[in-house]
Amino acid sequence: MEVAKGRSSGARRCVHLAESLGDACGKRVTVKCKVSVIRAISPAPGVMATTASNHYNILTSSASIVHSEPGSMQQGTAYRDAQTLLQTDYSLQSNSHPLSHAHQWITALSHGEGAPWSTSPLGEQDIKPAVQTTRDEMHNSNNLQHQSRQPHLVHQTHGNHHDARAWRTTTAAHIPSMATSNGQSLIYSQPGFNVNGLIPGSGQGMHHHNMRDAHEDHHSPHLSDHGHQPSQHQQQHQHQSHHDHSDEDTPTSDDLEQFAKQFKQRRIKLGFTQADVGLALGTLYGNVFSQTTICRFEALQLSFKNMCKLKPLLNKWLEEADSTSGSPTSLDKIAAQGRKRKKRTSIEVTVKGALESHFLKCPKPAASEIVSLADSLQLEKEVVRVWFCNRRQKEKRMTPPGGQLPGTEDVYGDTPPHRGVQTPVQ
DNA sequence: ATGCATGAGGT
DNA sequence: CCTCATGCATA
Repeated sequence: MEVAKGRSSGARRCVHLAESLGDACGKRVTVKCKVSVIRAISPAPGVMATTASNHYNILTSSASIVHSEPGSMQQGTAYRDAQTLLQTDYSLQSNSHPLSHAHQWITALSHGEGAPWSTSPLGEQDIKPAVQTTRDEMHNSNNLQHQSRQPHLVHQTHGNHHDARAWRTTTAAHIPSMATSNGQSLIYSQPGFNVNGLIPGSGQGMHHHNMRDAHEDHHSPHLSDHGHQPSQHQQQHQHQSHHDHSDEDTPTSDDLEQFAKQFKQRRIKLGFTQADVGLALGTLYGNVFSQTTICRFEALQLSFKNMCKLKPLLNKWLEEADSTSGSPTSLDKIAAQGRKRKKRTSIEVTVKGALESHFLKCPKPAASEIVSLADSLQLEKEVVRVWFCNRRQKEKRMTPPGGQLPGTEDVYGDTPPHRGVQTPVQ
């Protein structure tokens, strides 16, 4: 295990936040915070770092042994059906989740060029059951649908002084022993980071035009059917400390954070690995998840919406798990299916640095731009494209990768190998 | 724990 | 081509 402590790459976030408004990319605004992006760019040496650039047919060692499907078969069909059930299931549990675009924890700056948050250009998305149900009867009861933005917490268009509670600061505050056992995520309650906490509809309601100051446009694209949601209790973290992580009620970011920690603790105590849990979810509820997902859940590295969706499932597992504590949960192994997957390209650090710097300038480069970039870096276009996609996704996760504000911190010389989270698990 | 990848839905 | 949810493979 490595040690990872503070995250320290917050600066770049700001930079890109600053540009978000004009993120049309097409007409690049060149403006980049006051933070000089010095030394971010490392002239790409032009080395083809990819391990195996373009052979999609390379079967990875482990995967191939089982059985490799030449076609497009992707998952064991067995659990598909079950998944459907699951979907239904969780729908009932977590209905109504208010802030969906809430994963805007990033919004940090409260000053600077006046571009507060990074209203990510994208906006909408429904809760699409991630399952590729073979059967299409998953009544998409988008329960976790979008926020219907609360009238009260929308403002913050300017002088926000309520920043006192960055979305995890609070929690961290009252947790005495968080440093040792698993005090991973909460450590970065950097002062002045993330001012607005998680304002649900904050910068995120806009899909087309993203002006951070605009107080959200009002209109839920297609699922504004919050008619069954009488009064949204203030799930907006005030100082109410009645967090009931019991799976009902819309979770708040605090709830999620706490649940995640608690979950992890219990899980470890019960002696399960993240992989076990993922598998158990499959056998128990029909929806299998990988170790990766469980891990990300615990580390809050999923989007807010995603967290909300998984929480009830994990919560149930938890209950089941410790009620059954002692007897070996029947953890069937679902044969891993083989699927041709492109060998993971490993991008060299220098190249990565170049990509990063480009990302700062334009997080969403046009196709043509990608091509030329790919060309100069000697990477496949697809690789570059995917890199940007992933990078953007990363910006949206709950766990804020950085903490400080621009101006005084390192301007991201090159992000250290650690992100700030690390846990002694397993 | 994470980096790169895949695919379903949307535009 | 994008966003998002996910996960194989890997560091």
